[in-house]
Order: sequence, then structure tokens, then C-alpha cells
Amino acid sequence: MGLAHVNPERPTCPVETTLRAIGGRWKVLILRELFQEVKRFNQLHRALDGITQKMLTQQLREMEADGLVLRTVYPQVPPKVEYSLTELGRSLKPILDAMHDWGEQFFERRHSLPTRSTSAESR
Amino acid sequence: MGLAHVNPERPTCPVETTLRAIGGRWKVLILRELFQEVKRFNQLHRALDGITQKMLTQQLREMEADGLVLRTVYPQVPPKVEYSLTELGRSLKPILDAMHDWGEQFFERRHSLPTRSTSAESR
DNA sequence: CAGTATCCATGGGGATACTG
DNA sequence: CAGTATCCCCATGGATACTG
Repeated sequence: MGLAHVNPERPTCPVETTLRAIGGRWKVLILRELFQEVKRFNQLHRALDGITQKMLTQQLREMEADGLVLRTVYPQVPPKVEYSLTELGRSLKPILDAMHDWGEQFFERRHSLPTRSTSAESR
Repeated sequence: MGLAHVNPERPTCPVETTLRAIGGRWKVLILRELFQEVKRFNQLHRALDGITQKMLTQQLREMEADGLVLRTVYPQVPPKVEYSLTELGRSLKPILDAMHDWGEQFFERRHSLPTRSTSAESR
């Protein structure tokens, strides 16, 4: 198994390997959702504000092909499909954590600056 | 200062904040280069195989606007411009490290699998 | 050297309709 | 519910040429 969808160029450096796995437009956010809990398709669709069904499907398929995400279909009507993280997917946690920490720190920095009042900025 | 170029939507979650800062097509790789050492424009251009001048300039400008990268111009002929990381830029190191580690681990996994011989898979 | 400026192709992504 | 299938637009990014 390995980054099936991505371009088959030379392995290059480890950072690029990672980028090929989670560099997609929505993948990190999908991971964030799935780290919270196993989720169904529409659950993800609602959680990822702005994503289209097409993109969600596409990104999920790629992550599945790369072994990051497990897709479980319950043969019933109406259909029920659950997405969860594989062990490999869960091994991305340190990256997500680091991104979370940095974003939080960045946010705090801004709040420690002189508060630029949300003045008459209409619209 | 703060993610000047990115879309001005609501702050949302920390992970998204980070994505807005380094989610660009080439930014992580630029960071990787600049963590090695201060570099000049053409040095970066050569190091980032596949990137175009336009993209390199654009991504650097965005990272500069976001306070991640410092651009130093030496007023001389021919021009000399150096790019380095700001303190904020260097604070991204844990993320880069995590990505490096994961990519490396991934690579090792593949090598520890039964070697699927590069058999008669023509093309 | 370190960029702009232009033109152009690709595909990301929206909208809509349909299905097992 | 969880998709697939089309059609289509436009922003992103590539290639190329030019410049202080």
C-alpha cells in the first residue's frame, strides 16, 4: 500500500512523502474530523463547511487508497457508510497535534496585541 | 500581522489557522529549505524541483506577508536577495519535524514489507 | 540575479440531476 | 443515505518572454 493516487515520481524527501499523503485540499480537515470519532458521509459533509460532495468523495477515496482511512459499508437500506482512521491514519496524530498547537499559539499572539476594535467596518 | 493573504473568513479551528498559513502548494517545502539555511532566490528555485518562478515569488510574498519569512535585499548589482525564517517561521519546526518523521516511518514500512519484485510490470 | 508581465491550459470546484 | 455522472466556469498554476 502506498500513496496510490499520487504522482509516481521518485521518493524524494520524507516531507514530500507526507505532503503527498495529506497535502490534498481537505485531507487535514477530514483527518481532524475522524480523529474525533468515526463518522458517516453526511456527517463529514456537514462538518467540513464549504466542501462539495464531489470533493469529499474524492479526497476520501484517495485517503482510502493510501491506507489512511477505512471505509465500512453496512449493507442495509438506507445505506450506512462509516469512515474511520486506520492505524496508519492514526499515526498522523503528531502532525495534527503540531498543527493544532501552532494555530492556537498564533491565535493567542494576536489576542495579546493591542485590540484593534471591530469598528465601523460595515459589510 | 496575520495571514494577510488568506481568505478573511471566520477564524474557525486552530488547525485551519495553520492550514491557511502553510497550506499553500509549496510552502512546506520552502520552509524545509529555509530551515536548512538562509537562501537566495535562485537557490530556492533550484532546490524546489518543479516550481516556477511565479509560484516561488508568490508563495514567498505570502509567507512574508504572514510574517513567516524575512526578505532581505542587498542593494547591489547584480541584485542579491536573501530569504530567511522569522521567529514565527521557525516556530513551525515541530510541524515540519512531525511531517519528516511520518514520511520516514512510512518509507521504512514499505521497505519492511515482502519485496514485491519489480517484475514484468511493463510500461 | 531576481524578479515582472503575459498568455494559456488544467483541473478544482459549483450546480444539478440521477441511482442503488 | 451515500453516493455517481455531467456540464461548466474560473482561479490557479505552468510556460515563456522580458527587465531593472
